[in-house]
Amino acid sequence: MSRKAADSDPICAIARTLDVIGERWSLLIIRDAFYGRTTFKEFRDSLGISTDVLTARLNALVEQGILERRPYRPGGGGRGSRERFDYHLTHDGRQLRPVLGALLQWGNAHRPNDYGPSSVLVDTNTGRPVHIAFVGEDGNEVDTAHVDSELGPGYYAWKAQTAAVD
Amino acid sequence: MSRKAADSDPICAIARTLDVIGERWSLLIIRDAFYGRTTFKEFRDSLGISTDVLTARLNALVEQGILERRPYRPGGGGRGSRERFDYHLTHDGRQLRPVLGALLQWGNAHRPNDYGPSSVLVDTNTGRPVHIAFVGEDGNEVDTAHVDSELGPGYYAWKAQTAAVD
DNA sequence: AGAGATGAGTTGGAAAGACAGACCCAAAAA
DNA sequence: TTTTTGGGTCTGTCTTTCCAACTCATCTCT
Repeated sequence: MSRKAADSDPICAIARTLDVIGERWSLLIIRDAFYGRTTFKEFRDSLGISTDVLTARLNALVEQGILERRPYRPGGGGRGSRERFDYHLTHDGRQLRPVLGALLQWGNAHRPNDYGPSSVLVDTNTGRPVHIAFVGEDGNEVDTAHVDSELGPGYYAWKAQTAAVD
Repeated sequence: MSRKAADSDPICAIARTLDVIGERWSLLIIRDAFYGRTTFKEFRDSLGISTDVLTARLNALVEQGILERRPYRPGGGGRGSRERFDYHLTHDGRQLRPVLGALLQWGNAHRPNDYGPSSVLVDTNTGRPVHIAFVGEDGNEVDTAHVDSELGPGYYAWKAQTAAVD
């Protein structure tokens, strides 16, 4: 993104997140990274993205701390072999899983394909399916229809700050 | 989006969702709609988006069934007053709340601003805060680190189908 | 009644981003 | 030795975005 929203919206966490992952291919690259793909070739083959754009996106995600670029030696790595890189999710990147989960769930529910869900999320401890939901302080699920936004402390702090400038 | 991903990826629900809401301003418009904004002017003033793009985005979201365009009469609606429209979330649109919630939560956690969270999500029944999480069949929260993707039935059905074509 | 102001756009031109495909270089495989 | 593979860069075209100016019908103020 990196439009002016970044400074006109320092206050909105959604806008800040979109500045990191809102570009056209970013979320699909991150999805692939969750599926275990790591190399340039794997991303290109999977996405059919043009190589210049892929280069740009990978570099941007590395810069943003979502992916980590790691050297590796293909084929076991002889002594003088050329350095190659692959891309792995960082901690911040792995925390995007709920974003992907929410997108997946909405797509399966509201834009189904003819075959049924092609990927499901499971609890690795039990092997049983999981879903994305709002959860209250007591740990109980809250129906999405009963969730609403309220202004938080940061809004009032920011408002007091900027009002002082006027 | 509306690149070829739509047909190369009929199989991926995330790609299908991004075809609906992946354009540059779409999610911020939807965020504003959740905040209660409805008119062209409210969106423009809030986002600072250029008007031609706003027109295009609103029309696209209406076409996708995320927003509904409703006529209203300004100033109470005299007899021959010009028709005006505003935009409201549809049912499908309202179901995007978890997507926004996940983006909000990631931004607050990993890209904090100097003031603290400027908006918080609450249960309208209790007024208490809620958060986004993965939940198992038993209704208990599952740690994101213990969630993984598996291929679903749709993947195998699709694969059998396309293998038959070869 | 006339002079702005307002809401919801349309139009035109410049800049940025995406796309497709050709090309490149080093190492590994045949 | 030739070919293939991985990871790109470079070009040229096409699409999207951005910015600013303009429109047009109503509403408001004087």
